Amino acid sequence: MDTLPQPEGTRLALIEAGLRLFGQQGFAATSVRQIALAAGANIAAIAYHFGGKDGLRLACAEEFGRRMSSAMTTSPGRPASTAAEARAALQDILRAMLGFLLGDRGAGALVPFMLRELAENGPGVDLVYRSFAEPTHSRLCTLWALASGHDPASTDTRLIVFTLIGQIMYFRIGQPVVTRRMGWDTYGPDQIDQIARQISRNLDAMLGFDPEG
Amino acid sequence: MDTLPQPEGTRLALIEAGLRLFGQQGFAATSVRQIALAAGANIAAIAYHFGGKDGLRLACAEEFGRRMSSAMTTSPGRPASTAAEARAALQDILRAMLGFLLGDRGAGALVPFMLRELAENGPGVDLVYRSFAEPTHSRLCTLWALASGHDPASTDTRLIVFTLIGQIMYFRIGQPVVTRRMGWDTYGPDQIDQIARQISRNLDAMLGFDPEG
DNA sequence: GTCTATAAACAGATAGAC
DNA sequence: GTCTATCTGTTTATAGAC
Repeated sequence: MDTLPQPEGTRLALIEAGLRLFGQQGFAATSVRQIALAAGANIAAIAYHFGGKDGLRLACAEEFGRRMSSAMTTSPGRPASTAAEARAALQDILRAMLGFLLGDRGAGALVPFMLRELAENGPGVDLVYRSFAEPTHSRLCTLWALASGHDPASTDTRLIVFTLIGQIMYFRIGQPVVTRRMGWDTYGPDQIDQIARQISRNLDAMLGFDPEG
Repeated sequence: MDTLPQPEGTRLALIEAGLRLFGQQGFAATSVRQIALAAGANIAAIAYHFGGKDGLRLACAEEFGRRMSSAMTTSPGRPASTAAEARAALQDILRAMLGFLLGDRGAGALVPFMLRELAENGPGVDLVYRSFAEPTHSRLCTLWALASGHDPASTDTRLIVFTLIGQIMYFRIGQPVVTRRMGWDTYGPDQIDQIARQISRNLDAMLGFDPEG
């Protein structure tokens, strides 16, 4: 069976520009003219390749899903079979999520696009869920259950994992508030490290783990 | 000295409609025609009263700040002078924040408007910060310091408080993801209670407090 | 203060040449 | 597949009557 064709040439350039501009400005605030200009393509190319602005948005969401799925499967993640290993794996994943969401490189246009789709409840939410939110949450549930001794499928476990994820996500979504209140210009490596250490301490506390012991 | 005049009549109706529609659809996706129609006013009234669409947006942000400041000063908040009282006050405030962000009544159009301004990094961010984010964070820092015995002005305290706030905010921002993963239709009283209890347990764990002891 | 009418710019979509 | 030119509708803003 064939795999979905990878976008290339003009088509890819338009998707690239769409991911970036939709993410930066939002869907409604971005015109197809602006996208075509940024992509070095003609305005009519959008209708030709995607049927219109809505089609381009969907193609961007599909490209997001493709890249995210690939990033998820190639991410390291040491295997965990004991509670201590699961705790270490949790720390790793939460740290990686923080770097992915707050770091200036790597994520590129993907994170802003994802957050816009989520905030606007756009047609890309479904792909964001399936390619990123669900796999991440599911994986964290398994590890949390192993680390804490609880049921991975229970309501409590799923809620706890969302509180873990929320701690991280907020530093991205509330960025203008956080940086202003902390007196930071932006999130540099030092700031990300400080945040990561705090989230790590919170996880230990929630697991009833005493790092001093 | 005079206080700022309270909007009334057409002016207030336009602000009310703006708060609601900007919050629901975003700034760029909302036309002044739509707002005038929803307010039962004439299209030209927006230019007359606010100078244009941007002016209306700012007036909405000012109204947001006014209502939020008033809600903040009238909110209960038992006085705390011991660590145990501070812990109880923290639980109260976090619970109230959750109800404010997730509940269908009370907040009304304010929460969606605030989140849109934040997501779009609009001109209202400054007022959101001064009227809501800063006072809330500041108050929580004081209580956390009292409950934990740490310095209220330290970097760690401020970061910890943001992790508390983030746990709550995410359940609103990530609502489509959370409800889907939890198998919930929406956030009802039962769901909010479950979330509140989990956040309460997390706070206890972070404070090193054992509810069984 | 509120209205109608309209201006001027812009949006997305498309026809048709190449 | 890519281009120019244009169509059609909508946007915000404004002029001017009342």
